[in-house]
Amino acid sequence: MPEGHTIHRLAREHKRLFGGRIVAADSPQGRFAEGAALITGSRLTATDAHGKHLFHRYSRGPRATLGDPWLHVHLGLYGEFRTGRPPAPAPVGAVRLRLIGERAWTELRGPTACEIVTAADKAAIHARLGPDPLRADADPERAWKRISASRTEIGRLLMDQEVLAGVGNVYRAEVLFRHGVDPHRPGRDLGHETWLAMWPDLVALMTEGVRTGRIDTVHDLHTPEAMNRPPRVDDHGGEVYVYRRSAMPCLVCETPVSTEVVAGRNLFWCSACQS
DNA sequence: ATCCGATGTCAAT
DNA sequence: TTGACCTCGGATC
Repeated sequence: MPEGHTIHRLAREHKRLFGGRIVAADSPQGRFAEGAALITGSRLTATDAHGKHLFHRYSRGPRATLGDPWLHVHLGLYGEFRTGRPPAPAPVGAVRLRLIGERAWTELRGPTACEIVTAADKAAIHARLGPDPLRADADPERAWKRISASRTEIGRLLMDQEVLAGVGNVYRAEVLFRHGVDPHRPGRDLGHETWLAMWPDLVALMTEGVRTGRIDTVHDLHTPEAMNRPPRVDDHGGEVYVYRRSAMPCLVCETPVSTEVVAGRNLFWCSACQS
């Protein structure tokens, strides 16, 4: 599930369902028992997301204070929240954290990080993350400074959360395809014009992802191959050009889609469309 | 029943 | 660059 859009969607959903209310928390699996005990009986007074990091602020008193603890969650590769309306079912499987409010419950399993941090810890996390296309405070030029100074291939740079926060393996492949960029091109050769087109494209794609909960990058494609093919929806739920389509015909030119591990993940691209 | 991969990251080598 | 870690579900035997 988790690229940046998933996390921002969760921040929004958790605020809507639990915000301003007192919650009960526990850790059926046991690995977050202390944190859950700290949260229980307090009020969710803020949610925040930066890249793939999710935060909840919990306050005890009538108003929030600087000393309030923050819950920090990183879903990693397969962490997941499952959410529903009361009554909460008996937990099944390894539920790290369960939150129960008046209007909703949610269960967290499989996260890479689920911890209580201070406001200073949270600030340190923000400080090491690059600009997030989904945050209003994002400065795309900060990312451009890193990209344009680097000999590293753009397919790696886009996955580096210190360069750009929130892009993962699907958005990486898709945004490079949409801008005709070979993933192996060094950052310094990307071109400012290209970056100035890629950034707003990421903003638009990821904003749509927050709204829909999926990644769709193919919107209006009218090639014969595209018109004739049955609608193809990847397991992740969205419609894409190249992600996980290795050896299948490119939707634009029908060249078989290439694949290679870059930055430890399977990268997909069209060697004809992307140069 | 078992293997393997998955929208991720970190530490160790 | 590799392995470890977190957990589940789908493919394979």
